[in-house]
Amino acid sequence: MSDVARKAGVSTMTVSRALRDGASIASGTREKIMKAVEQLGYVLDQSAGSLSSKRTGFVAALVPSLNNSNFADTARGLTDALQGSGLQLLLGYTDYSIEKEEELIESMLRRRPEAIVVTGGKHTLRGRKLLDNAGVPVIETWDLPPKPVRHVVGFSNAEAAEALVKYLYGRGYRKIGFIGGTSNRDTRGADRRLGYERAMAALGLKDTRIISFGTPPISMKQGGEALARLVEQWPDVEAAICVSDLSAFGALTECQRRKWPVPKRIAIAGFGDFEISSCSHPTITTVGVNCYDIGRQAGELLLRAIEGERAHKSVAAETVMTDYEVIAREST
Amino acid sequence: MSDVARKAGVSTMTVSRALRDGASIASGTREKIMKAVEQLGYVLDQSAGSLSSKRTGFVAALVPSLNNSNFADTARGLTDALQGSGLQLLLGYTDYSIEKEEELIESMLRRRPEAIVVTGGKHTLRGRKLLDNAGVPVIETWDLPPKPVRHVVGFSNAEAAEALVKYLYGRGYRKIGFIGGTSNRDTRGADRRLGYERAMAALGLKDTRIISFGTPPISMKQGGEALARLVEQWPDVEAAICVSDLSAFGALTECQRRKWPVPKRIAIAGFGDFEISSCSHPTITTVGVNCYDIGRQAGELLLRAIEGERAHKSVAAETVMTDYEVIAREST
DNA sequence: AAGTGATATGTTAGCGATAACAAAGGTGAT
DNA sequence: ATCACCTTTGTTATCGCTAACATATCACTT
Repeated sequence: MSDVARKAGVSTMTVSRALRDGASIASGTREKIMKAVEQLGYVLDQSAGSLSSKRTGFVAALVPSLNNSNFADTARGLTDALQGSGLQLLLGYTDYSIEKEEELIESMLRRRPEAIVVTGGKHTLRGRKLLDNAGVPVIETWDLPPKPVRHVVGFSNAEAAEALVKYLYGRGYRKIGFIGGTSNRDTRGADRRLGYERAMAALGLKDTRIISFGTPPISMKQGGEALARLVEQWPDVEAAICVSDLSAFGALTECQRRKWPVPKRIAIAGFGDFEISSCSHPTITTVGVNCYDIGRQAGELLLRAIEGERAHKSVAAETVMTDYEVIAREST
Repeated sequence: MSDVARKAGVSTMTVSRALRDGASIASGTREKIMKAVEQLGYVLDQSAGSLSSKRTGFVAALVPSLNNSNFADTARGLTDALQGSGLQLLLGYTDYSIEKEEELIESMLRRRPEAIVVTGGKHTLRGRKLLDNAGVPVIETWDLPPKPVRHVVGFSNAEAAEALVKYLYGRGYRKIGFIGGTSNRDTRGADRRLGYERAMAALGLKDTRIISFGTPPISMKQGGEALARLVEQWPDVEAAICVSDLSAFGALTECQRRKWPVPKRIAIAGFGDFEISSCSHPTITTVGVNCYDIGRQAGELLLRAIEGERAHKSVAAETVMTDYEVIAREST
């Protein structure tokens, strides 16, 4: 920066002002400086800047997976909300593991984000502690944790799954099965299974039919294999709820391979309203979740919280509930 | 850090040493320090550390889209290669726009990454200049640019598309169409179209049948609509090559809606070997690209380059060609 | 002409860590 | 007992920037 200052014949402070906006600077001086910057190929060193200004200009967001349009939509909502705020989004992916999440929380915190957004409300003990002491706004998303760290933007996965069961019940299905992964690693998936069980009980359907197969998040292929097991174990099953649309699609194609008409032989429903569900043939019944909105709302909440902290106001913990809805399609 | 030092009864330098590895420190002292760190909930400030040590400990990677399993695989390959090196991957997504890429290059460079990985070889003028002067290793991936910035890990999208055309020719198809997006925004998509045209010419098939529809990357739904246009404009078309598997799947379901047997009435091929192509019914012929390997190789190359620069050795520009292969399936 | 206020620029002192060197303490050989 | 050498810890001086305050300049008022 002092090279630029020398070249432009000003002090480094003036260069610093010229390179950020909002500072009062003569337009001639700014031009001189910009020319020098251009010629020298100078790029501001933000780590030094943040050290001095105590503002790093970024927000950390941890999502389970990159390759999932649901979380990608949430990330997009976040990005859009942050647009124009001068904050950048830094993504980390946890691969559905809370241990990996803990690592990421720590490495993000080391870089001093101005806020941190995590997916879900279940963390390792140390991860939870890190979040509690983060000293910046924390937002948990995609869930309604019983004891949130602070802010929440999400919905109840269990309730959403219940709604789906009730919809199937309304369509006359009684022998309803559930297909999901083998562990509780995907906590939202586990909540959906819980919702399935609760709804079945509430409707007086005693016989649950649950297939746990594959490490979450389960793939299309695994969805197909899980369906095969489901009908093998309970040949009378009338409908299958899958933990996500991807596995639902796999289940659907397994039926097609067997030349079983869907929904006549067996109905299939998914979760998440991925594009594939509205595009497949037949189209797949699913639960639409307002993924983009989760990100958007989290972003706006986070801006309010940062603003509040900067003004040394106390910011009340907020919980924003987002919508979901059963989207009835051809597969049921 | 001085709070921790005071609590542990040592100097800040000793704390600094205890929190990084490789430094010689008495085990008793380390324990005392760790206890103090724990009690105070202290987290190292990396921006201060990097300012001092001139090592930021991260690598920037820019990919077009989060929600694309191909790039997600590349990101995974990169992450795996970086495992244990002490470097973290910071992802940015360009949304298939080189203008957005330019912005991201600059904001990444401000944070002083130790290397930068970009997707594709086409950049804005200023983006290119920023990369040329980055002062850290630059790797372009997923492409073989005619004038690379420095290192390259990729394959020729045009050649891969040519191979697919030749495969279809071998299967007896002559009236082969191509479905892609409307602009050259997705440069890899544009290269694939170019390859299609070249192969058609080389095989003496004068009549190309190209449908450009939708903003890249085109979706499943758009793939379906594009197929409708293709068969409307050229009812005699025998096979459709789609710019990606997603649009190929959309095209396939459009056929299913019309009750057209695939490949009997029309053959369909995609690009990228997404999971859906091996799972759909019928399965879809595609070009398998070694996505994970691109990331992995880029990561390894980047570690070599960083190592070289640190030792002040000159590092020769490397080009690593990755594999691709036509995967014949039921849809052709 | 002196005073007032707005605008533009410079000066100084850190931000929180680490590099580089210095010093203290302990070990074993002679 | 002395010396050389290794391990462990401390001291000092930055890293590159910006906050906060100080100063200079100019236009305009009274």
